[in-house]
Amino acid sequence: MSDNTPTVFIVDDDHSVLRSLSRVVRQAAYKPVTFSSADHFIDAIAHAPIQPACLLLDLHLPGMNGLEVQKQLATIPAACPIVFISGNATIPATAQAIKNGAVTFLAKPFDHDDLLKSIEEALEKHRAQIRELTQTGSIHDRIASLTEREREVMAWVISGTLNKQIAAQLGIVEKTVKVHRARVMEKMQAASVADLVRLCVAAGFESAKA
Amino acid sequence: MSDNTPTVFIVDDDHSVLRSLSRVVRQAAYKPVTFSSADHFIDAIAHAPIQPACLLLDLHLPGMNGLEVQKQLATIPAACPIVFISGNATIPATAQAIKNGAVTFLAKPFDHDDLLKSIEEALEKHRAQIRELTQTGSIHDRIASLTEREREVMAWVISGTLNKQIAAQLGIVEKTVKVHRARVMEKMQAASVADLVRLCVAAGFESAKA
DNA sequence: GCGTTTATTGGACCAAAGTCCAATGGCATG
DNA sequence: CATGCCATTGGACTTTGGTCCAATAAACGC
Repeated sequence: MSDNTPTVFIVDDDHSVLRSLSRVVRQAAYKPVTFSSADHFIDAIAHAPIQPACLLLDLHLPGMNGLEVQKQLATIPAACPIVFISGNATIPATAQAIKNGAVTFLAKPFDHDDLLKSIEEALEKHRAQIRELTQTGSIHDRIASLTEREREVMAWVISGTLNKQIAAQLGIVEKTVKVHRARVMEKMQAASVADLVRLCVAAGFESAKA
Repeated sequence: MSDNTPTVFIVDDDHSVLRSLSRVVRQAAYKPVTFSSADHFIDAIAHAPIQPACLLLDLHLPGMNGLEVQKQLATIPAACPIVFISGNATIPATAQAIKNGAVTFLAKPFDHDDLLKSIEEALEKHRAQIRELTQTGSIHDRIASLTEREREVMAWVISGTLNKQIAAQLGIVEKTVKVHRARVMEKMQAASVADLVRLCVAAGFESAKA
């Protein structure tokens, strides 16, 4: 199905630009996929498989602005990094784009080397991003496998609260807390409370506190 | 000695710019401190007390470049955030400046409102930065107050190792581990192992593991 | 209705951790 | 040498956590 060749999405309203960028990208052994409008791109990647990729994006687009595309993309967890391209960009727009996480902002005309360097940087960033996602994703999966009650108990456990006190907080008996606690440790694959705390910190799971 | 009025450092080689920026800053109830060269500024802040501040920096300077000043500043832990100002900045320079952590990049001519908004943003960032420093600084202080042996024991404790096993690792008796452990909890001001783990994670203190 | 999941509790028991008490030897600094 | 800090250990005790056994009740889907 999908080989491991990184994909480089290219969005520009100028077809001649699409063609020339595609050629450069293809020569660098990447797989170019072009779109003449931002909407088409958004639609396409919404259902695409997660795979190392990056996006060459023109700041000036008919309809959706480049910065708006960036904002849209930011809502997708596995979204690929953006390399902005523009012929007549303003300083504020550049600053905003970088602030929002763009890898680079290339002003036309630019060197092929700069472009390829930016693409590689973006791809590397995306690879790390994907690793992160699938890694902590498994932690998230474990948390997701907990029942509501178990998550509740876990929140108290990682706050350092005693079983007896947790029981009082939840209005149940200490024995029940122990049962939940044991299930939490099992499902989270934590060998100790210390491990559990680290897992929760990594996953951004907040501890309870009255 | 020092009031709580935020300081706004201004570095520009054009004296008329320094004057006009100073006026604007002073009218906004900040305390402007001007420098006509980057070197003077670096020298000055090297020995300045930590206090909420920010830096209005011209990208084009004789001698040291604005980006170089930024790089220099980055080596100082409590360094203040930078608001870049330039009349004829390039896109790559802007991108680089923001990437390196600059708050904003203002292109001349700019609104006074934009300037003040940027200054306030930078000051708020610096205040948070200072809070962070003095906070985690105290955690480091606590770790520093531990004896070598206590640090060793702590590294094992936060790895979830049992007292008995820690004792075996260190070649001592379980009882001794308990004593060290109690001192660690006391000195670290941790009410529970969970707390201790979080403190160590925040301070970047690595856990032991055979 | 029946099976599954989930939450709840009971009892007994063991291991682990925390907390008092107190003591000894090494080592450095005044 | 005396003082203090540090690491070490012992004993006795309580509390807490973990682990077996087993049971009941509500909710949900097929």
